[in-house]
Amino acid sequence: MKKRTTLKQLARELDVSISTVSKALKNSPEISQDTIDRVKAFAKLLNYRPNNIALSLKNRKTKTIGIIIPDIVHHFFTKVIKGVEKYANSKGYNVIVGLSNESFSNEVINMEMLADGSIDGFIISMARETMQLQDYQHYTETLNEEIPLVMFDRVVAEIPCDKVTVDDTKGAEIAVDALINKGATKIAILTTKDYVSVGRLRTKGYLEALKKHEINPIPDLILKIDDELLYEDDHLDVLEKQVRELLLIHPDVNGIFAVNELYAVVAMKVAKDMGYEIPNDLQVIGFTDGMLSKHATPTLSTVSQHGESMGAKAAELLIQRIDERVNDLPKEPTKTVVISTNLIQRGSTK
Amino acid sequence: MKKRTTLKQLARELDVSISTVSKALKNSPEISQDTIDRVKAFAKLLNYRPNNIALSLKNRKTKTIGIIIPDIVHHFFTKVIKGVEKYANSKGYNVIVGLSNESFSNEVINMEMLADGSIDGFIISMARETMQLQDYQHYTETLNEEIPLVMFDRVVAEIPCDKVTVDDTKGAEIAVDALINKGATKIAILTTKDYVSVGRLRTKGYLEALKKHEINPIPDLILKIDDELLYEDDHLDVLEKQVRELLLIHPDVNGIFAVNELYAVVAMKVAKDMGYEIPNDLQVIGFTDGMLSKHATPTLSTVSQHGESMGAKAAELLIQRIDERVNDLPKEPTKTVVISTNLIQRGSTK
DNA sequence: TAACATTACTACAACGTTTGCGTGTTGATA
DNA sequence: TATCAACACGCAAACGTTGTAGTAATGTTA
Repeated sequence: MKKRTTLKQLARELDVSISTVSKALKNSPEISQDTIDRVKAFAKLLNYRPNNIALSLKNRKTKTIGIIIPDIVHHFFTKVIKGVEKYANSKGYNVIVGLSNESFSNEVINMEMLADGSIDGFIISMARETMQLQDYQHYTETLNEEIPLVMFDRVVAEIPCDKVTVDDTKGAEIAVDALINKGATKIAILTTKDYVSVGRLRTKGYLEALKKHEINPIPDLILKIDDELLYEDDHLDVLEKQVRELLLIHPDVNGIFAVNELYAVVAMKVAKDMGYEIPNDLQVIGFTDGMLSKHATPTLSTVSQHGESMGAKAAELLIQRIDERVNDLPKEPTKTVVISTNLIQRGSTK
Repeated sequence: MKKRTTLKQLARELDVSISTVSKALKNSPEISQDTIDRVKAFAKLLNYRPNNIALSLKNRKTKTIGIIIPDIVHHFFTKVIKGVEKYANSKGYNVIVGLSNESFSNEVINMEMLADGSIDGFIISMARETMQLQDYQHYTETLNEEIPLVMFDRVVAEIPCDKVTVDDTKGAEIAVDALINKGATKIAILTTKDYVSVGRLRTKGYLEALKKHEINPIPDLILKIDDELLYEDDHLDVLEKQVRELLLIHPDVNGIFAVNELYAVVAMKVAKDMGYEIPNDLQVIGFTDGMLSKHATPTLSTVSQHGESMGAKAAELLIQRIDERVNDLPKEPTKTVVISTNLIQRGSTK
């Protein structure tokens, strides 16, 4: 195996010491201009580039951050990664991606794999299974080892670290509020089981909006979908069936709020099949502004989550923590940044 | 900054040498069972974990592979990453992601950033700008430094490395063939400018299918779209306008083949607006099987690209090369693996 | 001309591992 | 009792850097 050019090689060939080469390349005043020029010229010739691993070892920092997400085939997470990458790169950091695939054990394995010194800190959104199990030991261990950690989107209060979320409750409330203001009187919600924090919070927002307008919630209209493997192939049939049943029993539903765009799109499809005209008979609003929303027919009004901003913010918080740790600064208390959502009005509402 | 447990610490506290600790943890027969037990117990107590960076330095391999893609907010690339991750993880590798954002300079910077010893090899799909500029110097440099490199999807012949592609020509041919067999007689293609290899090749397949059925290609029906920033927000207006014009001039078009799903979905939207009924008046087939295809109305028939398989294959090839390099095995000639496509029939065709 | 400052370097340790080889202590053998 | 394995462990080098401290060879000063 051919080895890359090292200081040692340069030193040998130039007949000076390794330190001289190192210093020359850094324009140290200790070294004569003459030698500096020689060294630099020769280094360029062999196109020397410092070995980052050696630097990482020496400096005890890798300039790399790890992001662990439940699923990468998912517009929102993808946006977040983009935001993280952008900010991180601008600060000279690389990003290493781990996929938990919504599985607890994968999450643990991934974290352990990276916590071996490969990264300076984590950005994580919790796997669904972990939320169900409520086993956060790997998080607390990471924190114990003083590896900085920032959670986003799917966060839990039990873990004392920086967090970036959207105001799920508020976002949902605004959406439902909009539906009501646009004339919807009987509004259903398509949400997830309660252990998924975002589902729970958005449901809360839905209820609050109803309350504000003095509408009594109807249990039938609250569909809590078990979204196991939802994004995997076609487990959507269940969802379709449930929406169809809902509309059969309550044909006068004229508004639907869905906690993600997939649910919303599926609901629109079912409704259209059943003869509803959107947005005239039925108005729909989703959550998360992805590809589907933009290109559905009709285009879907949706609560934008600003994934890229979330990613950038998470990276910013993390890098702050890393600096804090490396420079032994006093520890700031952990903070939670709430990214505000906004409603994007499109064809599925009046 | 609190430092992690190291062999040195264990050694000091146990009053043995560092080597003894290291060997004990590895169950070396050189060490007495007694000592092994003591060391292991104590190591667990302090939850010692070997420092991966030190190992990387020593072994001159990082067990990390870098993947550089033009855009992560893109279903296909996302699938590829997933495939890479899966395979890589199963072999004990981590994956570090770089985003070129379709820009030449970003691609160069990202490659240089990672080629500093941070990774053992690259998996890359070329940025659009790089294809335009046809400047592949950073690739050849990487290859010169003997850093293994596997390209996928957007590949160019000039770079001598392993490649993974789909048979774009064949896939397109099959799609157009299917359209014809289903009764389409006047088929338009929505493709990209020729410098994008996949666009060029798919156009070729389109022409071949026409030829096979002795249909004369009509230049008007070949729409080469300049897809600069297409996936960024709404540069789709241009596309919409062009499709509309096409259908106005040639209202008897009854088949459309699009080289990606976005083009296909937009085309369907325009056609529906203009009163076409899909698939009765007009049949549509796209390329790449993503979210949009599955949830469009009607659902979109499409040529599946098997992104995950491509990713896995690319990772496999790369890791083979890495092994080859590390173990100084004789160099196999570079190979190009072609992943076969298949047509997924859905609602947009009869 | 002895003392000292300056210049231009080199040596060495350290970051955390692994591993081949050397070595002191046992107990057994001749 | 001298010889020699076997055992259990320590030493040191190496991976590629950086930075501190040390050191020759000059030139300057009193």
